[in-house]
Amino acid sequence: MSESFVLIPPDFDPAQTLDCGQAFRWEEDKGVWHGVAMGKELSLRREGSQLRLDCSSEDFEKIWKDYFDLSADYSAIRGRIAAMDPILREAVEYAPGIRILRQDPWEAICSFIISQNNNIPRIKGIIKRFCELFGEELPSGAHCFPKAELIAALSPEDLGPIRSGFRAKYIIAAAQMISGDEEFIPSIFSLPIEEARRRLQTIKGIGPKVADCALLYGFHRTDCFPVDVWMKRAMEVLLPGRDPSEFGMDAGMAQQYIFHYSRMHPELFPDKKTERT
DNA sequence: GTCCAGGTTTTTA
DNA sequence: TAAAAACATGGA
Repeated sequence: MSESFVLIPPDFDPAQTLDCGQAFRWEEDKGVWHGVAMGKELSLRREGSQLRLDCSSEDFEKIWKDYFDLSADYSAIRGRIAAMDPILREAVEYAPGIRILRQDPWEAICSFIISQNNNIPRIKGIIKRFCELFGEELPSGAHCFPKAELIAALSPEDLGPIRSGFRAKYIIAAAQMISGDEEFIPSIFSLPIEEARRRLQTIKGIGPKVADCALLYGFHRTDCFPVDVWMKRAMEVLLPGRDPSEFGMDAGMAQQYIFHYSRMHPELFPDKKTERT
């Protein structure tokens, strides 16, 4: 029933973009990527040099073009980043199909609250249970990300089944802030970056790192450069002496290429405590 | 049993 | 003010 929309994107690889740690609800099955975002469901797959999106042209224009940031010139972005440092060139060439998604702000805030002191497989599991329990069900049986208004009315015990641990109260605090003040999200979009950061951090459970992730993935503030344990190691080993502020408006993009490159090359970080043989 | 995971808050010195 | 410890959970 839904049309199939084909586009030819030289700069969009679903595997690289959807599994590079910026979004947690996309899954691959026999080469087909499937997920729910912005209240809509989508499948996408490679067909030769093309990419097929299973959606109406209307939804493509209204939702997915924006979600996948398809109006931006990633060739130019990659060029600028590659010119900054040889290792950045390598990271960019390693996964040139990465794009920074424009995710729903509440979903990004909530997802990265869940990410704290946690690992990616478990983050995905918690978010999956969260959506199945509290998200609106679509005709296919898939679930939307839960509405903030609904979550704001819950207690931490209500979130027990999603096994989010001590993060439950933070999820609810964020939901209450967002649903209780309709100017909160718009203000984050419009405030200068330092103030936006501070405002996000007034929510209990959001510190500097979660705030930067929310700003980058949920508000497309590409001058944000979230630093987690991976990025800390990566900066020390791959870019010693460099400061993220040197990367300017491309910092967030650079961060994503470095993060993915580092995660795919753990052997570069022998000090890593998890390297147990 | 111990350590760690895309950190933050609370407690302690 | 700065450094530990605590926080839930589950896989290695």
